[in-house]
Amino acid sequence: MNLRELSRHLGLSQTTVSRALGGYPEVNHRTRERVVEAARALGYSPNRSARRLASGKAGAIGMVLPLPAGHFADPFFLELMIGIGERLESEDLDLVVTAAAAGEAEIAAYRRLVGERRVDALIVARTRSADPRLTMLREAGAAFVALGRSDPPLDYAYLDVDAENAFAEACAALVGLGHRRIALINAPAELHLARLRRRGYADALAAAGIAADPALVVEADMTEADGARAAEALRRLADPPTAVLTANDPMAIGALRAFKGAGLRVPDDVSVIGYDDLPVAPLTEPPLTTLRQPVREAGSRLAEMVLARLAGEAAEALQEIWPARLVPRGSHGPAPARAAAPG
Amino acid sequence: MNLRELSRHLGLSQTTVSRALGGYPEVNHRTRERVVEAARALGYSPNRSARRLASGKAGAIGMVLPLPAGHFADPFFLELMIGIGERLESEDLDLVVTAAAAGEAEIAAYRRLVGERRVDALIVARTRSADPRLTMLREAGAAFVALGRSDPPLDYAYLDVDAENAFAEACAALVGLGHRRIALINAPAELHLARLRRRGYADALAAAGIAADPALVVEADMTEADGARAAEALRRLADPPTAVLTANDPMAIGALRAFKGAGLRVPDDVSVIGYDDLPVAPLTEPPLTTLRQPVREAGSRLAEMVLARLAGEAAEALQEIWPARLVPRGSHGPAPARAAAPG
DNA sequence: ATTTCATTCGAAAGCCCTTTGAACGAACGA
DNA sequence: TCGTTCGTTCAAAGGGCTTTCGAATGAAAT
Repeated sequence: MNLRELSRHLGLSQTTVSRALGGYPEVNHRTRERVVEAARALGYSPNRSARRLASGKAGAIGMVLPLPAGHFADPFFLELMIGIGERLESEDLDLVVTAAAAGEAEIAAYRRLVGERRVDALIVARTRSADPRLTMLREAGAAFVALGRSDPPLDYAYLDVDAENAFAEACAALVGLGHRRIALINAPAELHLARLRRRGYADALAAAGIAADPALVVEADMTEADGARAAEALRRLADPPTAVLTANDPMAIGALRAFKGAGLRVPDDVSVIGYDDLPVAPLTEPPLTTLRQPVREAGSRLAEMVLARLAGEAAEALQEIWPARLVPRGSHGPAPARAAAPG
Repeated sequence: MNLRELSRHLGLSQTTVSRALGGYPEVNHRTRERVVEAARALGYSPNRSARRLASGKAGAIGMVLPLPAGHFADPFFLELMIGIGERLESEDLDLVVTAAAAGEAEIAAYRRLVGERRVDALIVARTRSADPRLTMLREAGAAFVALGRSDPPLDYAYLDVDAENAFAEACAALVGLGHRRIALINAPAELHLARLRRRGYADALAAAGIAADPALVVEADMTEADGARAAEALRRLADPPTAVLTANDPMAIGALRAFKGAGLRVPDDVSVIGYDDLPVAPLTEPPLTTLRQPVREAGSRLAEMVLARLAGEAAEALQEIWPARLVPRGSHGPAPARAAAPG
């Protein structure tokens, strides 16, 4: 059943039927009812491909998933996608997902998506400070919305979480508990969120009059295994930290394991604070103190921002920063009374 | 730059250009080179929508994500999607993802996907014993491939993991360690995998001559929280289990917490075995013994099966069952010497 | 009675590609 | 030499929808 058949069946033109179904105003109330009813009865639904071609719109939003190194990717992305998908669904837009490893393949994937007009706009997650995806999309004149800012800041639409402030707060909380040697297991430097996390951390230390120790800031992939490695390295320092902030929960969980495996007690000997509030966070030993951002909601909002962009709204008017909040659980506590640390 | 412009530029017909780019044989070697070169130089790439309409193919595969109850969905789906996406990418097919809550909305989502011809085929994950999605898709004459079987078995293409055998093995291993009261925290009964898990469990008990105790089989949502609740209920039994199998890792992690929170030692007092081998599994306390299935690979294979179906292969020829293997870690061990439990 | 205008509908022109059927010269075999 | 085949190319017919432009209608305004 296609439009022609349906319109013939109704004794109307395709124009009218199309308009009646499309909700256009210039069609008589009763005619519309007849059309809608007939469409329902005959099981007509417009062919997506034809509609896309005629309207010149892809009717889809794209997203490129990063291929994770190990097995099992970061659940963060799934949560984000669900938020996005939920919102797009109600707008009758498709969410097109592609998987590609960072680098060449990734750029190629984006290029194909926009070049072949497979999507109307893109959502870019986990921005990098100098993000080749963003510059490429901008050069290609493609509409996009990002989760995360970049540096230097471009005038694109973005939603970001104020990780800077969140980390500053977490760090200040640790300072308030007497910690002086606080480490940061950060994400890879190319990610912009790493820069923000570090800045928040550094600011809080500076505000407390604590000299920054470069040895206490290490980078690692955002996985359990790498978090554990980084924590192990910190533990082996001549003057090890009494508290550790990590860029996400998987890393924190890895750190927890590394510390406990080395015989340290958490939080008595060392405090750990993560970021994400994954479902496992309350279930670790001890339950993980972490920072929580509303990922699903962010996904929905990103989808909305895409819609706004496609409706012509200016990118500058679509820039938001959301707060993250500290979820205190059992993995952080007062600084241990140190035997050493003279001066 | 579209096909007409490109062909005019080359002084060739659209037919020839289209064929040259499409890799058809009936075009002169040198002509093809000219065309390919010009397309590259002028940045031509065919319009997806037009191609779809002309070819009558959507060039996309669909998938409907279940909306999780709590925050953060099961990472299993992301891993699956990545496997699927990776394979489709190389075939130049889109993966269209929609999120919908189980029930009406879900069926509506599937219906829209096939009705509007948005996708050529669908991948259905986590089949249920009587699965309304499967019957609907079959009635609609839509091509689909499922991860998981159903009951009664339809002649659709599927890939399933032999959870039955895996659970039987895990259960037998526990019996071998002296356990007699082995519990199963199962997935909701409507999921077919729950049926398989239970069957494997029951078979192993029967083989060992152990009478099945209905009180030892409980159902729960596949989340940490519900796993914990179920474990707590089992622990309170007059004659509690000495070992627990769970339908997935999140539940196992919940069970771990519940047992430890009640002062039980794992595995000394009670053994726990999960299913999935999530990245956190090696990092729990103690490290979780679990069953592992290759999810990413399953995704890729599912994508391949879709391709085969679209190429005309019979569904009956596309039915596979993959093994899962036990990953022994520290959460299971010999049965405790029991004080009670009289003859 | 004439003009104006809002309402409602339709014919037809795309949108950009794929694919069918046919044409054309060159090479071939008889 | 003539028909045949092959290799190469093209014109044209869609595919199913949206949208522009115009026309018909009847009511309201003059």
